[in-house]
Amino acid sequence: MTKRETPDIIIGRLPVYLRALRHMEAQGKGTTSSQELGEQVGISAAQIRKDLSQFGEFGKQGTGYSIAFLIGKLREILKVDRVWDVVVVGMGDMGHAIARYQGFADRGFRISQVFDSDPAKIGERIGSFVVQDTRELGTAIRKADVRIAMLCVPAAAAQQVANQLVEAGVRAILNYAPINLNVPKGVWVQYLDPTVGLQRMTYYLE
Amino acid sequence: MTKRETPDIIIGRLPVYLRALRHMEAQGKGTTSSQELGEQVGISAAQIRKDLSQFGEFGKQGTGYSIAFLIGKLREILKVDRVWDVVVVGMGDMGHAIARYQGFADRGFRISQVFDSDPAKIGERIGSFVVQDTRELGTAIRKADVRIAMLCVPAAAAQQVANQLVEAGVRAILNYAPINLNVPKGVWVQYLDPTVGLQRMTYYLE
DNA sequence: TAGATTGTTAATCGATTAACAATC
DNA sequence: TAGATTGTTAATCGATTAACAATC
Repeated sequence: MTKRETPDIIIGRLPVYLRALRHMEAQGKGTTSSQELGEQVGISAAQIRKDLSQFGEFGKQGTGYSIAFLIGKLREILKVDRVWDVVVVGMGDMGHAIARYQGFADRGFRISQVFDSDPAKIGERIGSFVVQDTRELGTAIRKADVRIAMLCVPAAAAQQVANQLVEAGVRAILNYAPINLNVPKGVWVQYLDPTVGLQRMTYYLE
Repeated sequence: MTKRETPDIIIGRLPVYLRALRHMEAQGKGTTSSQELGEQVGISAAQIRKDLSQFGEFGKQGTGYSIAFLIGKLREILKVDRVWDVVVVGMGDMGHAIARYQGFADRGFRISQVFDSDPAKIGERIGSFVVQDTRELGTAIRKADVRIAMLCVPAAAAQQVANQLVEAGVRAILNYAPINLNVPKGVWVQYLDPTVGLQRMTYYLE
């Protein structure tokens, strides 16, 4: 009798619930219902209740969910009730934009170091960071014990840099390069190729 | 007896197949198999064959698929055998990076106009574009008959700009703002919130 | 109390996989 | 021909929905 594992597909929805709940909280709301949250995120009320019930009983019959309480629970479940250090590799336009992005801070992440392999960029200041040489990646990541990286290098370099990251102990990669990465078991990758996003919509356009 | 509609989940995988196939083509390969493609993208061979069989018989027993031929078919299916004009709204760091990104050209998209509401930015050159006033959005989009937009404005402005876009005839929105958009039926949205990507992985980290 | 909404069960629906005849 | 690989069917597996007793 093994403990039933929570499906990836449920985990994938939780950050979206969390984002919507924090939005409600910022608007001064105190409670919500599976119905209301579902409308907000485009998911059925039944499914939201089912998803949450995987982790405990967070609501009250008749009144719904305390937003603050549910936010706390989701942050715990997703392990973003702490701050994760993240490194960014590749200081082209995209890496540059990410290094200066202010949206990670209150959602569980903090960029701690940024890297590039271009001698012209190494040593340069970007946001509050000094660009380090990609060759120092392994040492720097091991020393700081970082588990998460954002990959913003050109497609041609992405797999090789990913290998270095994994070798250095990184276990989660947010990949902006338009290419599939092959990584060993125990390493997670999320893809953010804008063209894939666009191509998922054109099928439905006339 | 209605024609069975192709599930969204299959459509969602096709751009990933297409990207992998073009990568193989760039490496000079002429044919591939469902087995090989599956390993490349992390999907079972059976599923790839099943997905493709929705649209026709593209392979040959014994030899597999012609890469060039399959690329052509997928481009047709996804309607990226043409070039779609895309507008970008919001010329912060992210919009800026996108406006200068060279990766759309050969994958079916062309940025045609960029917008911002900041008087300091309007009229400025970014990449090969002159930043236009967001107030002109509706007129400009209608005139150019654009169907696709990338949304790079702050979260607080995103819903309102999305409304303007839809009103002007946009039917597909690639949303970089960390917020859920409510859009009418017949309008598609894809989300690219990096924090959601990160939060989908932390659950699995110790 | 009456009304609202949860958590959960059972039923339904849909997606994935395994297997193999067909055939290049 | 022998080997490889497709397209497809049937079986399995998993996810979603509907419905409702429990209860705030």
